[in-house]
Amino acid sequence: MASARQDPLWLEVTRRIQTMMQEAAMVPSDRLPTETELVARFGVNRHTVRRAFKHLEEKGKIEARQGRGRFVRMPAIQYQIGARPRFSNILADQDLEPSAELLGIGVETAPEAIARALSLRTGSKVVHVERMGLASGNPVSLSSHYLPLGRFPRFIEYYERHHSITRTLQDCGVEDYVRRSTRVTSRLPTSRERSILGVPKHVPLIVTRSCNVDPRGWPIEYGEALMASDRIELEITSPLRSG
Amino acid sequence: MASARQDPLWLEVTRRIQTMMQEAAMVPSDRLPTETELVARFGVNRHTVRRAFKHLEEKGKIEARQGRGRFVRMPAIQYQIGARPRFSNILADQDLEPSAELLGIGVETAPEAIARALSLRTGSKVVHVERMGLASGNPVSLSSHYLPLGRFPRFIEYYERHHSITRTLQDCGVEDYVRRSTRVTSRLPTSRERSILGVPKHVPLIVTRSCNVDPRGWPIEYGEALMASDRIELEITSPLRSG
DNA sequence: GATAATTTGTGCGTATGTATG
DNA sequence: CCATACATACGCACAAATTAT
Repeated sequence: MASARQDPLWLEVTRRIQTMMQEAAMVPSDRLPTETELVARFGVNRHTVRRAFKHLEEKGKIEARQGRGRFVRMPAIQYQIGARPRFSNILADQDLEPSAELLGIGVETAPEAIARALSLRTGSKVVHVERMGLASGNPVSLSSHYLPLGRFPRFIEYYERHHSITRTLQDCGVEDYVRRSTRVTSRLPTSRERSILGVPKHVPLIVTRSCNVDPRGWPIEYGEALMASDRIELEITSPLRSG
Repeated sequence: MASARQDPLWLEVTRRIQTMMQEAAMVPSDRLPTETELVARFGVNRHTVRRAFKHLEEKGKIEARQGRGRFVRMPAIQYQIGARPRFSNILADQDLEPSAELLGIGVETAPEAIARALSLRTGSKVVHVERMGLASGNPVSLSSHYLPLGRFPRFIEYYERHHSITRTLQDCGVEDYVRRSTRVTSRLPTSRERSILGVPKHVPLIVTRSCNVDPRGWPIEYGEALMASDRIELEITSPLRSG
């Protein structure tokens, strides 16, 4: 679980700054606290704070302007839509500590749309996992995952051991899986979603629906993720290819 | 009967059904009019209506259930985020008639964020094109495009001839360009955006910001597009590649 | 529970226009 | 010019699923 070696202090400060940005719900162009203020708040040397800021600047998250201060450039989190959907890795790349809280797990009859996405017959049973994704302790996403019970009859049992979909699938014999297609839409949150994600009424959710397939191209997971649009944005980088 | 021999009648009916779905602002799970109703409304044979429906079903837009009716499966339009951002082609693939209305064109000093995205010095001049995108006559997107004036000094002059960014760029010597990165977020519309796009107050806009580069990798256009989330959804298909 | 009305699914028949050789 | 093949368009009848009465 915890790494044997301690993380450097400046990285810890980086995380605390990001957590602060999330908790204050800061949006692009908002002004960040000054160096000296954070020195006092975190009880570290000015160089340590500067190193943390520099790191955030290089990642494109903030922007420094001499004499004026530092300003938010991007939402706290960029969710990279790549071939491999790994919540933990995406957040770890941004020096955020990923975690997930299980909200519910059980077997259901697949709704028609989900049966179709997974190439199942109508009425087939699926495992439904609902989770809350957190970045450094702050809720950022609410996701539902559906997997064919027929193919993974012991999924729930294994999941309780790992608390990770990727590792549970490995136990079920799926070494790798990739995102096949993702559809993105948006809507306002329900009251339940607002209380779980802690978002104001007028902040829309970004909704992604994606289908993941195993190396042979078989659909093994259908997922729907809700993300607060004031804290997270999607990022799609096209692979370069000649036409 | 007046029937354009250009396109078969059933395709014309397909377009009219889609236009109807847009104008009625239909969302997934809404029920469509019956065959017999559309036979009366469009004045065509039942087989012709059925063929149009079948076509929409094969494209995944609607779903038929015997004895119950046909139901909307997806928002009227899927905007495919691929390597080449070509509004016209994306809509034409869905049997929608693309068009664009110019809202404004002129030279501005680039805002800092845009100068950075285009790798320009602060204070550089850019051409700003604002357009409304239409699908079969219905507004679906509102987009702002920024291009470096230094590289395309005669852009405005050429644009007035073509009314197409792709063709104008070709006249400027750019034969091809690809999308490098796209960021997706969401927010509620301003009153101006609502009046242009004709969306209700509570329907969020999907906001995409993308940077397009020429074949040598130079940024040539930065674009921001707003889309009504009840009419359009983004679709991202990952290119298959082995790991 | 039984029946009728509605709606989609399927099959067959007829006629016309267009491209091909 | 003709024969053939194919797509388009319309008309009619009945089967199957669902819903309302």
